[in-house]
Amino acid sequence: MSKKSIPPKSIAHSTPDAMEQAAECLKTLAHPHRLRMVHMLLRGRYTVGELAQACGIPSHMASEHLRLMQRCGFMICEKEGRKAYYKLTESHLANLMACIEARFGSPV
Amino acid sequence: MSKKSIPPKSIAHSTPDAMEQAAECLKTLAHPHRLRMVHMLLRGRYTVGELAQACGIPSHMASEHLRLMQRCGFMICEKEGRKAYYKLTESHLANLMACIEARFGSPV
DNA sequence: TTTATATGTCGATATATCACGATATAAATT
DNA sequence: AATTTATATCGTGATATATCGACATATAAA
Repeated sequence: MSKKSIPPKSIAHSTPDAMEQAAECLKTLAHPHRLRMVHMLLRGRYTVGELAQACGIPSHMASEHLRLMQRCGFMICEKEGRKAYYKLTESHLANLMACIEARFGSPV
Repeated sequence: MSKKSIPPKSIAHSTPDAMEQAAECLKTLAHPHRLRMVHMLLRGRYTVGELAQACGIPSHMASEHLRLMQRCGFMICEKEGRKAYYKLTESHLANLMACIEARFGSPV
C-alpha cells in the first residue's frame, strides 16, 4: 500500500503529499511497542529478542514491528551470526520522541 | 472503544502507560486530513467548513475528524452562531508538527 | 413560519491493523 | 547430520478505522 502517486492536483487544496507521507510514518510509530522500541534504540543497539523481551511480546511479533519500521526508513537491520541488531537511521526520530516524551513522559 | 486487554504481565517490562497513551494520541494525529487541520489551526482559527474545504472533504467528515482530535485533548470547539470554530489547546502540538514538517515538509 | 446554512450523529460497509499459531530459514551447537 | 537458537514469514480471525449516505439539530435569513 501507499503508492505515492504524486498529486494530480494543484488546486488550492494543496499538496496532499507531505501530509500523507507524514501520516503513514506517524501511523507506523503510533503503537506502544514500536514507540518503546524506538525509545530503546535511541539509547542503544538491541537485538530482536531483547526488544521483544522489553515489550513483553514473542520475538516473532517484535520482528514484524521492526519490519514495519524499517519499511518507513526508521531503521536498518544488521545481522551478526544468528542475531539481528536494529539501528535507527532516521535522525528526526530523536526530536520527535523528545516531543512525545515531553508530553507523555518516558517509559520506565 | 479499544478495550485494553493487555497481557497479564508486570515483569521488568516497565510501565506500558506512557507509551500507550502516546500511541493513542499519535494514532489520532496520524491521518493526512487531521495533520492538515492541525497545521492550519496552529496558524489560525477556522470553522469546520473552512477546514473541510482545505482538505477537500465534506464538512460532516471534517466534523468527525475534529471530534476525534477533541477527544485526545488537542483542541476545543467554540460555537459562534451556526459556525463552530476550533482552537488548539495542546501546546506540544506546535513542537510535534515542527518536527514532522522538518522531516516531511509543509503542505502548501 | 418556512427555508437555507452549518454542524453533528447514526448505521452500514469496506478496508486496515493486530495478535497469534504454524511454519520457514539460517546460523550455531552437539 | 541432527538439534537448538534467533529471526522472519504466512495465513487467519478479531477488532479498529475510514468513509459514506441519511438523517438530526440548531441558528440565521427570507
